[in-house]
Amino acid sequence: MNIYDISQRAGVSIATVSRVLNGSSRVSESTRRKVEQVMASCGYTPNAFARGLGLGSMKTVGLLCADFADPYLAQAMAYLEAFLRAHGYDCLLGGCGAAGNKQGMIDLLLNKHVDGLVLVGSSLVESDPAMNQPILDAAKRLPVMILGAALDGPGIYSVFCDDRGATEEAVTRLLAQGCRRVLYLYHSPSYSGLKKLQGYRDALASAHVPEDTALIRLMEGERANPTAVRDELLRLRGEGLRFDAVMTSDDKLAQGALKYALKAGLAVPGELSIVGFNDSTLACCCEPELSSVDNKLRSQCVQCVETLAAVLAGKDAPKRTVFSGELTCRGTTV
Amino acid sequence: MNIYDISQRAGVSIATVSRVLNGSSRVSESTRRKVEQVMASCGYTPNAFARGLGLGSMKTVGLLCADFADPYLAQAMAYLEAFLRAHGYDCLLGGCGAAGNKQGMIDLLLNKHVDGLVLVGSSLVESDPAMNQPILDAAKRLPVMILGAALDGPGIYSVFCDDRGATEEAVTRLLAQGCRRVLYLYHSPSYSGLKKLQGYRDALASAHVPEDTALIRLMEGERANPTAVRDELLRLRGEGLRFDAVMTSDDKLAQGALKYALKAGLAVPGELSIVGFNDSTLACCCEPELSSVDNKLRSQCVQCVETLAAVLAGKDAPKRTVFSGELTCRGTTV
DNA sequence: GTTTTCCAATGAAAGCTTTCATGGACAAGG
DNA sequence: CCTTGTCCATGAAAGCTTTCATTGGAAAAC
Repeated sequence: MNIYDISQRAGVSIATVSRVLNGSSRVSESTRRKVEQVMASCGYTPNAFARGLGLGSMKTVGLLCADFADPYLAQAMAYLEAFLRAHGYDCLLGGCGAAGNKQGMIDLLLNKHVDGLVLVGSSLVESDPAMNQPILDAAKRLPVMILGAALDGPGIYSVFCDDRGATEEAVTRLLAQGCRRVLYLYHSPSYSGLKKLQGYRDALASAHVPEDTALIRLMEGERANPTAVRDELLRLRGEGLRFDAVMTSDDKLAQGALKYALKAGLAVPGELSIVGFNDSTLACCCEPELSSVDNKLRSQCVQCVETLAAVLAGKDAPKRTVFSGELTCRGTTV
Repeated sequence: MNIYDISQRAGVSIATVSRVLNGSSRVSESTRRKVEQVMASCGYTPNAFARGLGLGSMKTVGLLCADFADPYLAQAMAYLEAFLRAHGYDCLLGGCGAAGNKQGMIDLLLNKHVDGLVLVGSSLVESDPAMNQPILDAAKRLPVMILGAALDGPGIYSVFCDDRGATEEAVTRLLAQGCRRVLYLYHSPSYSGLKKLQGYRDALASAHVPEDTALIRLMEGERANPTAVRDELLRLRGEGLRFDAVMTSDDKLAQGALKYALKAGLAVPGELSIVGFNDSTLACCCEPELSSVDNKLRSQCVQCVETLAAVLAGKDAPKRTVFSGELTCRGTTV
């Protein structure tokens, strides 16, 4: 059952059927109705491959996610999928193994002839510029959106949160409420990971609180899991490290800090204040609920899809869109 | 740069180039090498659409997920994507709005001519058989895998956990350790939701503990969120309902129960035992960590992909594969 | 009544690969 | 030296849609 069959049964040419299919204008109302009727009665669906061949596009966008199992990134994927679908695009999944084979994933998506690429998760953008070459190469062939980090180059569009500013604001808040020794936990030395760290430092500097490098801890990979974080903090405490607040780059780390407090019998926020980042669904899973920096994920996703759709439609679009994070205070800060 | 260009430069016919591309046998080693060399030097990539048109397949599988934002299902998606890729298949995303427009999603995927469909999440299979018609229709055209629930029909293959048995085992355990009033919280009256409920009842019956319908609570949609669960339990307690254990159909509900215990100042597991389901990453986010039923998600996903690959290769495959759940005891049970 | 204009419909080519049926060359066997 | 068989390579068709350039016809203008 192809377009020839339909054209025959409807008594028109295949070109006319095609125009009905594509909603093109030059078709009389009566012809259109007749063709549509025949298509419906035959249960005809146009062949997607032939269509792709003719149009050079199957209206599909490739999604690369740093880590699917991360609830925050999964939420981002859900938003993106929904918004892209609303714009008529389907989503092809690129792998999760960001570090391992980013190049391979991008190649795969390129070979599938997707119309555009969305990179989800700041850790897909390395702080070392040379490592980002695969992205730059991909952007030569199709538009690339970066969600959650910034990268400049032709064909690359970034949508992200002012991580530095948001972290500075949150830490300033902790200092203002009397905390003096703020432990900083971060899970990735990526582009945005370093931005956040900068925000932490800026806040200390503004408040004239001396920086103690012992209070800055990178908890990467497995070590970012709540239980691992809890145990690490218990260990640090055993070694005599003192701190009255914990600022984190991710809610998972904050959960670990909360586990530590519960285990150690510390009152939260009385003896220990904790601030998470991303304001993901995790934040409300704890008791007390996490204060966390809301980085406007939904708005970022909306903007990301809008920008991509604009670019694909040949319109102008902003190369960078920045959102401001905002601290949502719940039960782990005063 | 198409197959003609390559054939010319390599001094062979396009058919030969195609056979090199597809790893077909009838090509002499020297010719193969020459063609590959030319392809590499030209940076040639075959057109995916034309290929799909010729082969009638683009080696793509459609993934439909009940709820992307659920960490457990997101983990399943991550596994599936990785395993499918290892088998040479790409993944096309179907929407998350399971209840709303399952039919639409399936249609969309069918129109994209995917090779198979994987339905992720038990709530995609309704307990009312009539509601599953869209799935049965889809299965007439391509193989459909159901992950996490069972559905019978031509072209449908199910991989799932014995939810009833696992729940029965967990509740029996709670009863054995002395609990007498076990609150049962479930989040979906779907196929597997009801199976689990049956397991709860069977355990009570076996132990000759009378059933109290006030102890069986459906917490659907928004009401399944941890905070909502906590508040609901506080309310029930205020109304005088007593219970010494909480069995749940999902870790999120168990987290809510734990929040309730922490808020109400109840000792866990001393005064209240709690058991989650799925043994997702959430289980270890709490303090104490959740005891939870491990339903072997990874194995399920492996099997799911194996079965689908077998079916697509024209081989025989089991219509149903059942895994046994297993209670992982952590900090919320004795 | 004739010419112009415009719109709807058409034919044919383009887009790129896969694969079947066919052809040719070469080696081995008679 | 001829025949047979094998193996590799080739030409051409099939797969289905989109779209450009063109034609046909009807309505409007003169």
